[in-house]
Amino acid sequence: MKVEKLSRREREKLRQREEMLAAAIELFSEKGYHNVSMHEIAKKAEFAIGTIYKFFKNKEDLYKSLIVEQADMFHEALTKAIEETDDEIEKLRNYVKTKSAVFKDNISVIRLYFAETRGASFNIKAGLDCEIRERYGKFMHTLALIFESGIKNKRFRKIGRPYDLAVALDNVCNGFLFLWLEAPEQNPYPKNPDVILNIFFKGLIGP
Amino acid sequence: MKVEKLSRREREKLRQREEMLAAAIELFSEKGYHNVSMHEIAKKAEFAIGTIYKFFKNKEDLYKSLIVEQADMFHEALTKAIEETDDEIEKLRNYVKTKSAVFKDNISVIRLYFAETRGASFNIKAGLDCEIRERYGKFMHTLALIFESGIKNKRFRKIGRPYDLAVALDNVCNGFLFLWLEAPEQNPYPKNPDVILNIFFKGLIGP
Amino acid sequence: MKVEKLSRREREKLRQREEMLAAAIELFSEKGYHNVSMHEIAKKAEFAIGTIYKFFKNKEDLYKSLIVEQADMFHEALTKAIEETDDEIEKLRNYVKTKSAVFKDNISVIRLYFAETRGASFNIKAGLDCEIRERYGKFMHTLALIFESGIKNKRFRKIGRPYDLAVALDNVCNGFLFLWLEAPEQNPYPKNPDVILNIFFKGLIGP
Amino acid sequence: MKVEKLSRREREKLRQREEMLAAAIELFSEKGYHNVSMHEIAKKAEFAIGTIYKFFKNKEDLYKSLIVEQADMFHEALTKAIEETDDEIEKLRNYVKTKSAVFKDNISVIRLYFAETRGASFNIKAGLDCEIRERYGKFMHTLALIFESGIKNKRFRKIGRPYDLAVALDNVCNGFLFLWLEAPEQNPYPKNPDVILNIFFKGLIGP
DNA sequence: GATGAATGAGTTTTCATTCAT
DNA sequence: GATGAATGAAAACTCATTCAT
Repeated sequence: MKVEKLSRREREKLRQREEMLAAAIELFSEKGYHNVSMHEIAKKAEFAIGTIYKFFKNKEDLYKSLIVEQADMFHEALTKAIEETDDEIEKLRNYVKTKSAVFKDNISVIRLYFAETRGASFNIKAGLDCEIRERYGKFMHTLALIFESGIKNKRFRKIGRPYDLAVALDNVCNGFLFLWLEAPEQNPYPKNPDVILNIFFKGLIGP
Repeated sequence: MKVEKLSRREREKLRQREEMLAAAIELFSEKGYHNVSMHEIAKKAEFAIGTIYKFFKNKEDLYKSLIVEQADMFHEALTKAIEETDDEIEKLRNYVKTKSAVFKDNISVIRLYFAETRGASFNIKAGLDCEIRERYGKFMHTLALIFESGIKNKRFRKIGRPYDLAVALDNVCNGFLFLWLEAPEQNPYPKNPDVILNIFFKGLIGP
Repeated sequence: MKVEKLSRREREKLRQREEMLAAAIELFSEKGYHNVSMHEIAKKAEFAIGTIYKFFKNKEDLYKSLIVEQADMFHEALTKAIEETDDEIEKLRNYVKTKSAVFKDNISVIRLYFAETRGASFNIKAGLDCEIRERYGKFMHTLALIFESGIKNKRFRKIGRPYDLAVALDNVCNGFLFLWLEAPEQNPYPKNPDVILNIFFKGLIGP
Repeated sequence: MKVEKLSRREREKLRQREEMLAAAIELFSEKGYHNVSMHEIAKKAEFAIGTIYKFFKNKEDLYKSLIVEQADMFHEALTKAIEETDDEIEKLRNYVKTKSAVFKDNISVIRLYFAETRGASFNIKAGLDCEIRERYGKFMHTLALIFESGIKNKRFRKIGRPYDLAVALDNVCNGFLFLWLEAPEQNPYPKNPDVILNIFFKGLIGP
């Protein structure tokens, strides 16, 4: 990213935009896209309704911006985590750690994100589902590269296609994280990423 | 289930109810809860709008009934599959096989189901999310029992808490099935359940 | 027009439609298309807003229906008046008489009609201006036929193209009628059509 | 009009005002009063929205100024044309000629003008309709004076009240001009004013 | 018991106008 | 004196739900 000097005006604009999105995230994740009115968002963000429409073309655009920007943020954080080391196992550890942290800190957006990826999209018209799934696919590919290189290095046994392994790991992570999310008291937050990784690393059956 | 003798009247009623739900499933999964009107459902099901309201208290109730009944149907099918044999490995194989079949045949409801379990629920007010997650939890427990007994039998190594293993398996399954769902041409439908199970059975690393 | 037997239902529907249009005419002609809200119309017509939308697709549609139906009504009345006799001069007398009567009884719609024919159309998008001008053109043709036949019969001198004469007569009529409309006390309602026709019949200059 | 020496400041102001009105005319006549926003006008005129409001109290005021000034311009041109000669017939010829030219060069404003005179006014609240009709009435009086003097001179036969004749002539003119305006290819632009005047001058029937 | 016409609360969105900079 | 960001009132339209027939 280019480091750009923003004018005071522009910085102010950006801050306002953030505030609007923050209010929207909270409301959408709490009540779902269709149960939140633009007036509600405006009120929560403490702006006039017209001001919201200066920043976002319409409700769909606001929602789409929100999801896409957040998804990019997540993937960026995860990509960075992976790149921090060259060791494949350590990469996976970092990935699980960072993913856990992101989930923990962004529970509300995560729900929206899953509604779009897995559930029936709120904004089919906006083509949001396609866009978000495409980004997901791209990230899965970078994750798959770790398995590929690990297999080449003989650090991993080849128990499946690298892309499949990436998908499997990602889903197991999600599963555990949701478990913790929904019942934090019964399912302790997985501080040690190996709790999750072990299921992959050691085979269930022998030796 | 008790086998009850239903009068012709009652059987007729039940059939009508099914027709309504069938129309609703198609519409909801295609357009999402909030983009389908009760009139649309009534028209598709070929009933008067008032008749729909004789069967369901309101739109939320209709949706909730739909989701819950379908979820029960799925869990029933899976439970039956598990009970078909005593061998733990075979049980897991049956589970994966049946789950794949259910996904394949019910893509549309599955999407709605995931929107409710994972995403931001369409019907938070109705408490649908709670109810459906509870049922999911119950089923995870019966799945966990397989791992528990397998570990006791020494057929499985104890690489995690049984419940965690159940969750992990379920999520890996979902991951693969969505993969296939979204890009059937690139990701062949996993006919052999071992493609999925191997990731569990053989550990990634050694021996 | 076919004489059709309408069911009680259908008659009731038609009556409601009339009531809605009547309320709309009054409001539109008093305040102009854009200064009347659908709620206002609904209230004046004593229907719920939703009911209005059952009868008319949208505001434009309501307005268009209104104008077109009224224009047809006018032209029908005028055509009938013309056809009542074979004598060309008498035909023109009937025309002027009927036109006066129609103006007198429908001042409000007439205003709307002229806004669409002459002024900047309220509903350009709806293509209303085109449609209404086309109908006007058609009627001018039937009016022109009177002059044509009169000229052939040697009852009229050929002082211009028949179509031009029709347009001229129509406009002189409008001029006089508006005069009366706007200041009834100064400009007596032209009971005798010859007041208007004389301007045509006797040339200004000579013989 | 008093000839006043305007300061550079004042002249500059006047020029800006003209630019704003010019932009507004184009937009209003193309889309109609209610389909043009103040922002649009500001943009087209290349001024800030606030600057527009320094010149005009509000949208209505801008529109009213526009229409009234244009109407004055028209009437001034016509009055001047009438005054160019003393001969009554020549006066009428000049009137028709000038009116044709004005129509041809100002089609867009003419439409707005007619919407206000004849149709349902865009700005009833502003009392625009009254004001404009009053000016129209005044001009009709000066036109009537020609007929009056012509009748006194025995150049014209008295086939009606002078005011009525003025109205009739004006309306026949309008009729022909609109004819040409709407279908220029079928109705040639009346270069020779006598095409229009003959309808008045020679009586239809007789002599 | 079934029907579907009627209802009106609630939603998105626009745009004239103001006023701090 | 000019600017244009911010405002919020008001409009068109939808749709879950009711209830008289």
